[in-house]
Amino acid sequence: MKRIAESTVRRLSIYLRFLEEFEEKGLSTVSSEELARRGGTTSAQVRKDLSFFGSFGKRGLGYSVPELSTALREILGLKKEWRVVIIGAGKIGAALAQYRGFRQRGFNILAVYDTNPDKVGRALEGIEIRDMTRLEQDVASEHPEIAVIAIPGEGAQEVLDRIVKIGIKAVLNFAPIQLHAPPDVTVKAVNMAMELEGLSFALTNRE
Amino acid sequence: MKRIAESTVRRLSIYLRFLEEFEEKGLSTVSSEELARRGGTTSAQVRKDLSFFGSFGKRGLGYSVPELSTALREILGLKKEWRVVIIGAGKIGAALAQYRGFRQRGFNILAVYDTNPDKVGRALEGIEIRDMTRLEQDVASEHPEIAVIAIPGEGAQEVLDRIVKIGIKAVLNFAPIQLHAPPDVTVKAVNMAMELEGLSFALTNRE
DNA sequence: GCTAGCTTGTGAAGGAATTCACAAGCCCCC
DNA sequence: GGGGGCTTGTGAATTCCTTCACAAGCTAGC
Repeated sequence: MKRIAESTVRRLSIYLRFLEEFEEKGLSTVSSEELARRGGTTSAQVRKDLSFFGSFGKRGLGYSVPELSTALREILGLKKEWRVVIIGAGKIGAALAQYRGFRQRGFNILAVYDTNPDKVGRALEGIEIRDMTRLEQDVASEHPEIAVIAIPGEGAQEVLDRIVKIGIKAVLNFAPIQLHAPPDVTVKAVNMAMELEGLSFALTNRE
Repeated sequence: MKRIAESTVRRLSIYLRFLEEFEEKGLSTVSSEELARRGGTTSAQVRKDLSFFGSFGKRGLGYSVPELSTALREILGLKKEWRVVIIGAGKIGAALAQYRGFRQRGFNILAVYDTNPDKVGRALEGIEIRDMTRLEQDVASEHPEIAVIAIPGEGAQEVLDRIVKIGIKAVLNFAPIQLHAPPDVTVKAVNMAMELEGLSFALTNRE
């Protein structure tokens, strides 16, 4: 398959969100123009994005809302349930464990891991906090596909190395540092410090 | 000034982080090659990024660590202290209020706003939770430059409209929806659902 | 069944960002 | 003080992404 740009995947995600909204409202069709307006892009961009994966619309009419959202869920791999482990039961880890958006979209949080003995054994919204030393054996038996790193920067690379070693291929990183992983492991970073600095730059460099 | 790509600004942020690390270690110079290796890019990219803003290095030698980090802080607008308000004292808002990275980098959180009367009047790590109705008058007297939206998707556009109306020009959005703002307002989104879907896509579409 | 009016899908054009490649310049050592 | 070895800064080339523009195709109405 042709390489798909990350920006395209992001937009597919956005389109899917609107389609779900439309589904709830019971709308049956939608045009690329309408999706573009909501998503803050152009209709040509919407059509081009979709064209990488096939041809989903009807000329003169637009896209069937249920068909397109099914197709997008398929493309994005949201038909299956993904198993997720969260590393770190601090503020961010806890907020994530409680975030309902995960379950809703098919991301099933198996457990949260931490090294702090005071936290181990407790639960966050019904999700068990386990001792970090158990990570390897648990992964071997439960086979999570995705790990979320929610610990301070210092230990993060080390934890990533462990995660890579036990065969997890997808990582969402909240630690405010740049992580290095082999090319077959996908790492996405969420870094608010960086986003804030982007805002700072924008405020500073207005023409 | 020539328009600077968002990707360039992101990388500058990353370079700055490494420079600060080097400063602590007392290293005096660094090459574009070294910065590139750590930041996961190429040395040509590093030099090109910097070249938009001036010429900071010495041929044959590299960049002076303190000089370059001062220059980057200047470019990113981190010399001044930015005033920030957080909207929403839920899980994410609370985690943000307690996040030390903010203060460290010169982002001063003035207050957290919420509509829930049980929360109003309390404090999060010394930061006051105020009633949402006070937003307009407080902004008029305290002049925050940046707002962080940390509420569920439903009310977010409405809150953004209020924020825009009272003259704030930079917004960091954690609500999982696409917000629309006038072009003179910079909105950055942090959307973990989208990042997770990116991982799902990557896992699903390996060659 | 035919026409008018839309909207898709897609090559081609255009624009942006990244990488290449090398002259220019600096430092150190002899 | 001159040469060797590095490393920067930057036009040119390339690659990647977005926008344009239009033929193809569908629907609805007469």
